[in-house]
Amino acid sequence: MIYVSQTKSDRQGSLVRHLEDNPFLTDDDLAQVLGVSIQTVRLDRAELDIPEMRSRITKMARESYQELRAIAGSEIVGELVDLVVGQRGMSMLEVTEDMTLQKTRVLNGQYLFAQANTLAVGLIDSNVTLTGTARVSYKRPVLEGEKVVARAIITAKKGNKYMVRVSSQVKDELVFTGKFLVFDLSEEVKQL
Amino acid sequence: MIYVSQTKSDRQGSLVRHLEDNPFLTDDDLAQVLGVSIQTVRLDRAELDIPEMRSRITKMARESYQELRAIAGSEIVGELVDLVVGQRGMSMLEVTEDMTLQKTRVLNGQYLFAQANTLAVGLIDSNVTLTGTARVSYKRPVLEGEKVVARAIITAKKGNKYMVRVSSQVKDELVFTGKFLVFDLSEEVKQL
DNA sequence: TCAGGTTTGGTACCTGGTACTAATCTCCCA
DNA sequence: TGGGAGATTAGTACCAGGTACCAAACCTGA
Repeated sequence: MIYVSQTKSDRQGSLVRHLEDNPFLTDDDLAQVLGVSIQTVRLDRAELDIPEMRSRITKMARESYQELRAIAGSEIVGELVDLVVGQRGMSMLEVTEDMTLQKTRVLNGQYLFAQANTLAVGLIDSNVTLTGTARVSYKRPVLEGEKVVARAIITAKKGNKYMVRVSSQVKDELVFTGKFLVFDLSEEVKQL
Repeated sequence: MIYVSQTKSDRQGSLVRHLEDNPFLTDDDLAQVLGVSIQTVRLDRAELDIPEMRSRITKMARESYQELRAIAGSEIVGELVDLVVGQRGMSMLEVTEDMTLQKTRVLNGQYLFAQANTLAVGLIDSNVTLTGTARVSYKRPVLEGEKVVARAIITAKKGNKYMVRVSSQVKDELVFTGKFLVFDLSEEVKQL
């Protein structure tokens, strides 16, 4: 045997790595980059319990279909359950696995910030609002499966500046508070 | 004709709505919910320029594959370009369209927060860190295409509490500053 | 040299389609 | 009353990217 070929486990390791940084590879693609036949790739996938490309992609799409809407791509984190524009609002966020830090199952703080920020901005009756400053405080870690209810009220208004207070709870426990200074930029931004 | 059937355009409208809230429907599924044959569904899709399910899903997956990594799903926002654990760090974030508010092309503030927060937490030499409080200030809106460089330094340490200062710039302009109080919870969380 | 794992080739079959042709249904209008 | 046009359905051939299975060929070490 010439040195061209690797051991089976080398190849399977390589296969996993290839799929990790590109889950869109078909068996045919993999067969070419690994220099083996399609059948071998299929056997390897079977041994490693790796599903076919379509399943991998469908799974990703299904997950992202919910989650992307939850934070990236969209501006909204949490589900609005009550909103009186210009006065108060309430939003609910259910903590799913993908929002947590992998090691600890603790909700990544960015989500609490984003939920509160979303709500604060949503309260303002304008189509262009930006956060100026924020003071936030994390009271206790939030765990997977918990439901975070954020409540916001406008506490002050000066010109186009609004002070919004947000407090987030899990059941009756306070987990997060924040003060947001939000600007209504409907006028300024028109000039951009 | 009996009233059971709708007009063609009614049906096509219905098809679009069904796909909007569930892009995973196959032609067969659609045929059943709409009460027509598969061929009709295919004709409708062709007229409406709607691609087949696999394309729709693959597109979603491809998009989310990048974006999910950018903020949700992962804990990391921005690309680390320099990091001395326990001292200072620097991270770069290039603003792409999906991070901006749709109406104004202005970067959603959550990303600046998340980038800074990520960096602040990454600075701590521990595998379980949580943000306690944060005071952030948005200095000017950041636009699509700009590159945000965040720099962080640890300014103080008391027991398991760290004060981290982050300032983010686009070129030489300050766009964001933040003070983060970060906790090292390697001990506490073990008990969960 | 030969048994055993590894690799490859080939076939039948599946889903979710494309692309195309042909038949049928339905309605309206002269 | 019959004809024509659009809408709908049926059916066929073909494709990608697989599953599931079987048989042959290939190494490789004892």
